[in-house]
Amino acid sequence: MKPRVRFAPSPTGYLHIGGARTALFNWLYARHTGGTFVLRIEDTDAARNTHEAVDVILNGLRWLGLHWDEGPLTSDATGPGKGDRGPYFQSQRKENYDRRVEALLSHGLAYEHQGAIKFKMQRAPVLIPDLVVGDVLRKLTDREEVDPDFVIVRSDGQPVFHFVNVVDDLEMGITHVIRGEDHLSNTAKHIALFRAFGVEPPKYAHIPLILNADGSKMSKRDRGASLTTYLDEGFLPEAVNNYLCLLGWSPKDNVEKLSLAEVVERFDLPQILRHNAKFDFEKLVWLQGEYCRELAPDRFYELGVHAFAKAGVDTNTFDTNYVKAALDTCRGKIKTFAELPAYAGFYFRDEITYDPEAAKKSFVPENKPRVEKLRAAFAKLATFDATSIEATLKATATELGIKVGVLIHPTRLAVTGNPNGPSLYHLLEVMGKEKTQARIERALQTSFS
RNA sequence: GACCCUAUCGUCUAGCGGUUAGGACAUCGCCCUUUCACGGCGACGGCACGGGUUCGAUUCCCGUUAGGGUCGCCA
Repeated sequence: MKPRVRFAPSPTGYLHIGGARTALFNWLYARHTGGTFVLRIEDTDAARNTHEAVDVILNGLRWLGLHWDEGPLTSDATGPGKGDRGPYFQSQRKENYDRRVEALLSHGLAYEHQGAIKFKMQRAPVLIPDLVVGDVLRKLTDREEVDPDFVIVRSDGQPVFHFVNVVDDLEMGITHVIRGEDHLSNTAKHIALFRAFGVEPPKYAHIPLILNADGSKMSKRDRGASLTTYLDEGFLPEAVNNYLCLLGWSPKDNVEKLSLAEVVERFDLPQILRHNAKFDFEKLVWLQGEYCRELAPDRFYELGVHAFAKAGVDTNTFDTNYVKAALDTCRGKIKTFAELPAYAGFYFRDEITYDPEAAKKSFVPENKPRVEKLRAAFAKLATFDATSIEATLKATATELGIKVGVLIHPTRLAVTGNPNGPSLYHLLEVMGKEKTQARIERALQTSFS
């Protein structure tokens, strides 16, 4: 029988990066085994259950490319879904829960208590066989020694998480529960519930948690906790996926960068690590840079335009070929698209401000005649392309008996305002002779001291 | 308070009784270079502690410490 796994988030308004990894590991296992990946929305908390909150989950998974075989197609709980084990929203499954509660009640396995319904939990320790952690013998805590029974239906009629989670896993035919280790202790309750329904529980695989760099629990407001952050900061889903795979799982052969397809081939449950991992933003940025550098020109262009738009720069007012050429000089230079507006904003803005420190170094009196000479040499150029610009600049430096850098730094600063950036020869070609000369002229007039 | 999980460079990890403890990110040098980035070379840096078991422990067992998780009419 092919495995059936599920990702069962509750719509809280954001998708936690740890949740994203849980989804990823479930997806990887399904793809590795040829099984089925189910998405189920645990929206029993009506107060938080909004379309927007569900869309955050749906869009997050879609962005990562973790497509589900069964589950909702839209954020509408009563809307369409795919798969024949639905509904895939818990808010639509009340009859199932009612029926299961009745069954427990009629068998004397649950009882009413102060308006709520409690499950008769076994008093003996529960053995939890876990594919990642191994066999865990869960004993009762001191509180549970007093009363091991737990509420499965609140006095307002709402069934609680432990109960609905088990009922759904049972009825949806889930064979492997892959989830965060924060659920390990409670698995005893789930196993007891499955047995009460007369079935064997699924296999469990509790994966380690992702912690902050300082080792504390990663919660909503912590940097990088929300998947949306990566979308907003111009990360690539392939980089995020790759990095997430490396947290708690290892390809074991000193390979760091690998595609999801490669991971699908190698991934399996027993090799998942047992200890928590701290989130290393720097390493993610490194991977991001690796993927960013390899980006095809048209995708780089598309994402670049988007990044500028987000920064309030409308590149549509410029000629498409100009924008494409401009962005092309940035390929291989930046790591995240969030850097782009600062890195290459000079292409799309007339007023440029000079980096003060660089200006102090480059816009000095002895450089003025040198830059003037360069501008005069540029003036004679019939073709203003990278090759002739380079040749002219080098020839001028030779005539002046100086290193090329002495001309390059003030010129770059005059044209871009920045001490660093894309290849100078190429960016000047993109800017064009007219703008280049105007900017050099302006710097000469106003800024050399 | 009780119960559960975990412990290799700062971080992610390889290791599964005998290794000069390997790789990657980060950091620091040098090289390349029009800046930055890339790339190349090198350096720094680790088996939490204490007992066992064993001819021999990073590796197996116990304890301590530390970190994380759970014990809800939250999910």
